[in-house]
Amino acid sequence: MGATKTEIYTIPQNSLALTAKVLAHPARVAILHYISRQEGCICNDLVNVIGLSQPTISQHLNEIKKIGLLKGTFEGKNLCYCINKEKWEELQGLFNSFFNKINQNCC
Amino acid sequence: MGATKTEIYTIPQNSLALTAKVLAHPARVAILHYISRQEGCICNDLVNVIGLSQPTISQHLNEIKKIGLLKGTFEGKNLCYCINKEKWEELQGLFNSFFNKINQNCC
DNA sequence: AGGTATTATCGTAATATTGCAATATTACAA
DNA sequence: TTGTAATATTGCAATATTACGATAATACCT
Repeated sequence: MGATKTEIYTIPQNSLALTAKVLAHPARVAILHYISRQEGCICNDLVNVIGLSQPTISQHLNEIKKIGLLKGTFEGKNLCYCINKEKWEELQGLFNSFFNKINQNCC
Repeated sequence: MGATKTEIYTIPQNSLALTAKVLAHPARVAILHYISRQEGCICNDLVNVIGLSQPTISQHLNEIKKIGLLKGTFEGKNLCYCINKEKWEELQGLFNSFFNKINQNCC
């Protein structure tokens, strides 16, 4: 009991859910929102921008990275992140195609 | 410790996260997927379609209802659900506008 | 090599989510 | 009103998530 029964769903259903899970925390929304508005990569100011501790930010970044939404690169001594635009657009498409299939012949 | 610090984020950030949270479980994706493909309202076949117990389905439906994504109406003795199309489109817009603001001048 | 700044990992406590059995509620039919 | 079918609620166990202090690792600089 207690654990999600992933085996009873289709691959696309699980995959949309996993993606949504990343957006299901306001810290990760805030992080993505912030990064996506920057002109270039962002380096180490996230902890100041969001109001969470450094380990917590690191954990959230890791969740976002796991689904391939970030490109990271070393620049000097700092790890710098920016959005992986291809993945970003792929996810947008995923959500869009989910929202697009709807019938409305009732109520 | 352990609880999301909602107070440090903006209203739109929290609201996108709350919406994403509903889509962050494959059962709810499957339920929405199924309902949205039906010709009319669906009545009481969800438990057979998805492989979960009746109380669990009921709980998931409740999560979906909470964000206004379902319209429910009594028809005979059965409670019937269908998608609230206005809300559905509103959420699609929410995700789209989130995905649309992105700069990409690096990497 | 030693110092500093930045990010990652570990360990752990608090909280949230998931799932179901048991039970209650609701609406209708006979 | 009694029975039946469908949905909701309660209570609880299992698991997952969130957050942070402490600590480790990494890369640079002097």
